[in-house]
Amino acid sequence: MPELPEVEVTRRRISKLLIGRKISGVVTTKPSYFFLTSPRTLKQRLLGRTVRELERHGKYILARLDDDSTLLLHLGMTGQLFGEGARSARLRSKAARSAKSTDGFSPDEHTHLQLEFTDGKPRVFFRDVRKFGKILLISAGASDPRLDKLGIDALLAEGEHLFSAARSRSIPIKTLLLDQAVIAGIGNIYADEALFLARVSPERAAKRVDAAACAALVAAAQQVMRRSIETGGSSISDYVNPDGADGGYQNERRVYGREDEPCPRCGTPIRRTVIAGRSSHFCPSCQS
DNA sequence: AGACTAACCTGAAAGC
DNA sequence: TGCTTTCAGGTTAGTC
Repeated sequence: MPELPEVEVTRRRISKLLIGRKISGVVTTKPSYFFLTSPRTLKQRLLGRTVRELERHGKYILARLDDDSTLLLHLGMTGQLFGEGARSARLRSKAARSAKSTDGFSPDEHTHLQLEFTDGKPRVFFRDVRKFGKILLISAGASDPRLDKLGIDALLAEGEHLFSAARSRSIPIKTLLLDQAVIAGIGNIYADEALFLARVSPERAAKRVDAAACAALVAAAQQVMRRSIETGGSSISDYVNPDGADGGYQNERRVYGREDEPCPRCGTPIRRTVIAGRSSHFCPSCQS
């Protein structure tokens, strides 16, 4: 469920557990569409490698390796990247929970990647129940269309990036906010929150959003995402920080998931509708 | 080109 | 209680 803030929090926390350590073992689940690079190839090419740097573009994490290849990770909807020793009820495997175990996490059938290191623990785990996440190893000098088509990272964006894409487009402005080729990193929660703060209806046609409103939207998105990073990311259903602590931003949501609750600004009940196949929440009174 | 829909998966929660 | 339906923070391939 990670959007940009959750991915950034993950990147920061996992950096310390990854950078500079030499990989001595790779354990995976069986091949599936989760693995854009096959488990067999991953094992071959990750063994002996060291992560030099961890970067992020939009919702992708990019691990730069010492042979100039890049391990691309996407958390999808339920992906969790964390180090051995993380403690969280949500992280515990079914087996551990049913045994009323108070121990930390142990790898289960959803733990698709386990990295072991020459210096011993902690191992690093990539777990993803729904398998919407992705792992891809990009060779040195190679490119990947997934990355190539990404727009500017949401934290670096300016109103103009949105406005130039919005011109003459009749699609709802929310659809454009979610388009990773325009601005990368905004997901369903923060799109709704940004639209609320900027007082723009998610249903308004993009071409009816002027330059000032586009600037307000981008600024609002950055405001809520920065705040979310500070508080450790949202954790509405099962997002878990790599160190096991749950994020706190879900308590600051103004409209997302608050259908029928009073608008924090004017008291009108928040309405829920579906835009581009995603549930959308907004105040019908103060957003237009 | 633009814009919907369906699909990829699993599990929690709500509905009956 | 237990079975069925709905919903979920994402992305992409296919179709009109």
